[in-house]
Amino acid sequence: MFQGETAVTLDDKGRVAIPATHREAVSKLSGNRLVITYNPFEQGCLWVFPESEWEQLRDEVNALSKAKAVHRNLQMKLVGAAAHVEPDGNGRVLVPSSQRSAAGIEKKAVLLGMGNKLELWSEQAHLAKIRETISEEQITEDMLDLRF
Amino acid sequence: MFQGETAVTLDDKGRVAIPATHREAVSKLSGNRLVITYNPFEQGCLWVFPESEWEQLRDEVNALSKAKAVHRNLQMKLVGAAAHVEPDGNGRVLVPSSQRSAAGIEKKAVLLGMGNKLELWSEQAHLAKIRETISEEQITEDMLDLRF
DNA sequence: GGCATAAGGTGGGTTTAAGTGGTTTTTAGT
DNA sequence: ACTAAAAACCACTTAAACCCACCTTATGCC
Repeated sequence: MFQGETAVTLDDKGRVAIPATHREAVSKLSGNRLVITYNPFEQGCLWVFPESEWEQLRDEVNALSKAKAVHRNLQMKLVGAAAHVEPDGNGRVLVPSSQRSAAGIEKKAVLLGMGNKLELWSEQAHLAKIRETISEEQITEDMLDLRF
Repeated sequence: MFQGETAVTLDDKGRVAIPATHREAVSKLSGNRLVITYNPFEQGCLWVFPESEWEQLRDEVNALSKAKAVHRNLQMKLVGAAAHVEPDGNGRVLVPSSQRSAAGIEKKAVLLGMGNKLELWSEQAHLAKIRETISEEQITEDMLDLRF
């Protein structure tokens, strides 16, 4: 179970260090094998899955009917983009350059623990999201019972 | 099972290197024989099948009743256009010039692993697709249960 | 509170494989 | 037979994987 926000930096080669707080979980869940894909719902954000989690999602996504454009789009962004990576001796993974540029992630980024996966945001995109507060109109039925 | 996104470049002759990540799968599935056709659903994208996969799809498509215009259209784009290619000593295949120009694929392109086939996108068309995020209105019933 | 130590993070350098460019030879089409 | 394009071959450039060393920050102990 991943949680927590960490400011990270990519070096010139596109490597990011997996924060120490997540290392144990990553090695335990998937033997250090990670999969990087696009976040199909957000700009400037990549998803980082432990391989075991990824395989389940991949199979579900592949099973969606290809008759719908939105399904094919999802398959493209998830299965089509899925890059398998493994940390080097220093706990860093290489983020593929095509994904870096498509997501606009350069030097400064933010890594979020989001339950079953990690999210890698470009610093700007992340900041923009955090700055948007939730308005009353957006509040759903399900949110009313939360123990805020 | 193909997955993953790779930025590729076509040279002046129209040759693309099959990325090393896919070479093993290609040689194992079909003895290095590939078939290139149009993607009937998307502009700026070609489909690349291992020959074994292709033969199954071809037979299914050919079996469709020719009474419907959409069937004939599909047969034209898939069976009619199918080009058989084999990588050279450096792992490169020649993309036929007619297909290159029809799909608008010039120098820079992206190769996606999409399960049973590969997709070759023009860089622009691919970027445009990735940049379109999925909005709430597009989400289907089937997508609600995915383990995102 | 200050110093020592260890762990996490960062910056390269080196090696090896992958990708790219170009030349020559063959084949096919006119 | 001649032209043009594709196949085969050869050489070079670039990027990824691996490795090592250093810097910085947090932690514990004196």
